Amino acid sequence: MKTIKDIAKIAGVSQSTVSKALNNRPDVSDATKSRILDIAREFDFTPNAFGKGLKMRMSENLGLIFCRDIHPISGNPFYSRVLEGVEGEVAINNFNLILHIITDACKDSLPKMMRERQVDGVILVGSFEEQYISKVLQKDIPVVFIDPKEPLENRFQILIDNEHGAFIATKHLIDCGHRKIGFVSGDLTRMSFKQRFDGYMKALNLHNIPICQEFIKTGGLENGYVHVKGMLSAEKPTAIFAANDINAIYGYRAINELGLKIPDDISIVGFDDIEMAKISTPPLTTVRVYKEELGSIAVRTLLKLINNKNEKPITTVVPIRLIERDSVKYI
Amino acid sequence: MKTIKDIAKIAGVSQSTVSKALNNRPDVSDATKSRILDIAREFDFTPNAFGKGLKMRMSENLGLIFCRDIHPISGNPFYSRVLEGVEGEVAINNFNLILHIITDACKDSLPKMMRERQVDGVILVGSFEEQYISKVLQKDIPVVFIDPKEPLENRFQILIDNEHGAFIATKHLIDCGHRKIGFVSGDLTRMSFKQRFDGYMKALNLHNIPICQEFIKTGGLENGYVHVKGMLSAEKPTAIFAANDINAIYGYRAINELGLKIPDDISIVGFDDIEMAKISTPPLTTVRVYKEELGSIAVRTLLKLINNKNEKPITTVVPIRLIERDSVKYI
DNA sequence: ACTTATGCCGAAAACGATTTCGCATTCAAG
DNA sequence: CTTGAATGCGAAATCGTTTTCGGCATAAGT
Repeated sequence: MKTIKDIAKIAGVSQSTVSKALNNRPDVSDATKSRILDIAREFDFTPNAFGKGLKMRMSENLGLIFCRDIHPISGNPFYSRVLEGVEGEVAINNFNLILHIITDACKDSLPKMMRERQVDGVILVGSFEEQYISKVLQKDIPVVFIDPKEPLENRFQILIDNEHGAFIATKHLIDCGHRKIGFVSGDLTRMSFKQRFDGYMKALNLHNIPICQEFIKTGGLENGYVHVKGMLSAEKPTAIFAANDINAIYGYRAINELGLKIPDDISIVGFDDIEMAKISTPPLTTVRVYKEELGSIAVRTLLKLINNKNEKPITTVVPIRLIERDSVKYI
Repeated sequence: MKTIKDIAKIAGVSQSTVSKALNNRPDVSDATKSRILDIAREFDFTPNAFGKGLKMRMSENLGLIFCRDIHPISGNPFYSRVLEGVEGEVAINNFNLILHIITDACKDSLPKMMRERQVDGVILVGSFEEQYISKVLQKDIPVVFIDPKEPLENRFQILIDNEHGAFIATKHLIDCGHRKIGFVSGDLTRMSFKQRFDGYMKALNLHNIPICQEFIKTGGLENGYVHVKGMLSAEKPTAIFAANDINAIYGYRAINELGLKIPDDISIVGFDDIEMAKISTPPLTTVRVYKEELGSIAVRTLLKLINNKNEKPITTVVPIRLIERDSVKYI
């Protein structure tokens, strides 16, 4: 591997001049600059990242940390799209992406990249424990949150327009003539679920539809199967709004097992628009979340923060959209 | 941030001694060693990665590169599990994982981490073009391949026991009384598909079941829907072996649309055992691939190669297992 | 008592980049 | 013709480690 010194020798200049040429500094003549650049290209020279990092105190690495669910990526197709969004934006900005997944084994120590400060900033996606977050913040490395468990004060965060999404999903069911509409979700302590619940309630209230407690099943994370089974055991709703697609698809299973047909007997709307929603039978009507946007916006926000440490915290809410497929019947 | 010099000053020794203590070198007395370690712990000192990397020419970073499918992670739940396997093993060994996804935009330049040699080795997963692979190999950085497009000569690679898996899947259908068994897969130029096809043929031949060309539909990547529709238009098989779960689940859709029922009218077996297989209705009988193993074995292999550059290339084949669920009927 | 071994430690070089500052040289203006 | 500024370049310091090598004790062997 060639170093800057080698290039200097070949070009017949000092290493300072080479450095200046490569970094497009003003005090190099155009003639020598282009000569140096040619030589650098010819020998496929790229500056050593350690030397540069040591001097510049910049790693050009960004960290991405996923929370401690069982299989945060594979088990949650939502997150994998966010990951792709992050990766794409990171690559465009010529940074490296260091990925870490928190597991039980490592939940009380920070990842290597943070301990050794090998990243210029990190993105945290999902539901972290309070305690872990404060440990991350202690390190004094720029942080951006994506879809956190609870709303954060005074932090950079990217949120989903959950309430409005839930509102239009529920409203869509109402517009299709449904009045008995169930709600299925994971635990409401999670901000995302709570906000989606709020949107559901809002739509019902706006249309003067009475709330029926038997039609509201929440808790756990992916208990859609038992929730829907439970809900359909007594007086049945004609439609269900599931607060995410995974729960909706578990609901499919319950509905099928009860010998009911979607959408003829029961309409169902999901939230997130994961790949599976399109593939399932029937294809699921759902609220699309622009997951890659979540990721790419987070990266852009983080880079801005890195370049100007006293940027004021901003909360970005990314919009959603209803995707109509075949799981809702007009009655 | 404290440096090794600060620690030296506090401990009243030279920086060389601190370095030796931290790295457990012999020529430092136990007394001073433990004193230094105490101080280091107290001030939460971790050596600067750049300084260390510059001197040691070791990054403690491993690269993971995914191929150029549209959504290699989110669109392919198979890969996301491999990713988790890789991440886990990398973390255990106290390395960082740098993730990169090849897109059309960047398909003819190496990722930053390779250009700037910020990784000690890389893992390539999936179907890369010949040309790209040779560019990677040029860099002279240790490489391990997971499930490559074509068999590789003289390389470190982790493979799936495709042929045997396909064999037992097909044999399972035969054992359940099926004789008219279709085969659906993506393009056979892909080693994985070809080997699964071979296993299918082998099982049929072994049981003296004649091959029917109308029952063999291959091509594309995820054309399960059209393949199955096509296959079921004329004389119908009683069972289908799909060379991966995604195609099987697309097949579900086709079968449903034709008003047929699984498994009563048509049995179906998949391959891979992605999350969706369990959730779909009915749950899919499939061949489980130990995806996390693929990843963790790749990491261990790569680390061994890094520590001993003239290790002889090895090919590891990870075993598979038939997971019986509800998509196959005994006739 | 004199040499030889041994154990422990520190000074200094090296890794590869960037940046500051000073020294020439050139050029324009007085 | 002299002076001032502007331009182009290089020597050297710096970032934080690791490692080599030599020195100085103290211990062991004759």
